Amino acid sequence: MIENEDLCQVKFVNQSTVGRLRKSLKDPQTIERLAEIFGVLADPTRLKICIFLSQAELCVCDLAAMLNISESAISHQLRLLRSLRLVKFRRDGKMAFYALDDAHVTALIKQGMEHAEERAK
Amino acid sequence: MIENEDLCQVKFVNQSTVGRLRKSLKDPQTIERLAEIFGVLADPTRLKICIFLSQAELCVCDLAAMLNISESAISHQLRLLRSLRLVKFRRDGKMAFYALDDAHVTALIKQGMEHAEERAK
DNA sequence: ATAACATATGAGCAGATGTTCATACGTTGA
DNA sequence: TCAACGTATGAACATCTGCTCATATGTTAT
Repeated sequence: MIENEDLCQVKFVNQSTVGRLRKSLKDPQTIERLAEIFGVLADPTRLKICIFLSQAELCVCDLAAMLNISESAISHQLRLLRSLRLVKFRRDGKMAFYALDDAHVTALIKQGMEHAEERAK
Repeated sequence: MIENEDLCQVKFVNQSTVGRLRKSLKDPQTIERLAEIFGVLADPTRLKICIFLSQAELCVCDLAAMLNISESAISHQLRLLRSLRLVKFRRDGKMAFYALDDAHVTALIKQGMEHAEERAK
């Protein structure tokens, strides 16, 4: 018996299953990045921003108006999205236009929507 | 000009686009639920729990051992997953066996993994 | 130049979140 | 009946998070 200290004494789930699953888990960095992406979409404000930016290129003040939130708050969120390279942006004079730059995010939102819509809760 | 107070004066994005996007946004409850699911997967511990439970039925102590975390912490997280009806569980004597009970979550993890794995960052 | 404007950013704050610790509950075997 | 065990849960705590407010930066028009 190896590495068995923490496993409960009565074992129904066979040990090989536990060992197999343990090994199949991706490395910590990948898990971290995965959690990170989900974290981006876990905030309603940021989620809405991503939804909008997946459909059109928009400026900060448009987003602020659409979400009924301060431009500062939007700018902070966009800064986060920029740091994760999830959006691309383009300056045109005073304005800054943002758009989503990660197809996976769009796919995640679409996928998640199926879950969200089928729940009356 | 209707509902134009907050939109910036210089408009390049035409107003109809903003209006159209605004209307296309799902209702607040759906957005909330969507953000909620992503929130579940936004924590590394909970994410790993979901990954494991999508592959096998496991008890609390197995999860605790696999994730190298206290059984209490696992139990708290499982409580959350239960409240969101994302897991089903079955008692057998002293043990409690959990398994994932939402196919969408599995799909989300799979989808997200594609994003996470293609980033060296 | 300077005023108005769109955006960016740092500090600070309130609320949310995840873990630990102590303890309780229900089951099993002696 | 009682001790050991697996699990559950409430409270407390430290950390994280998202917003606001004040202020800064860069651009445009006068």
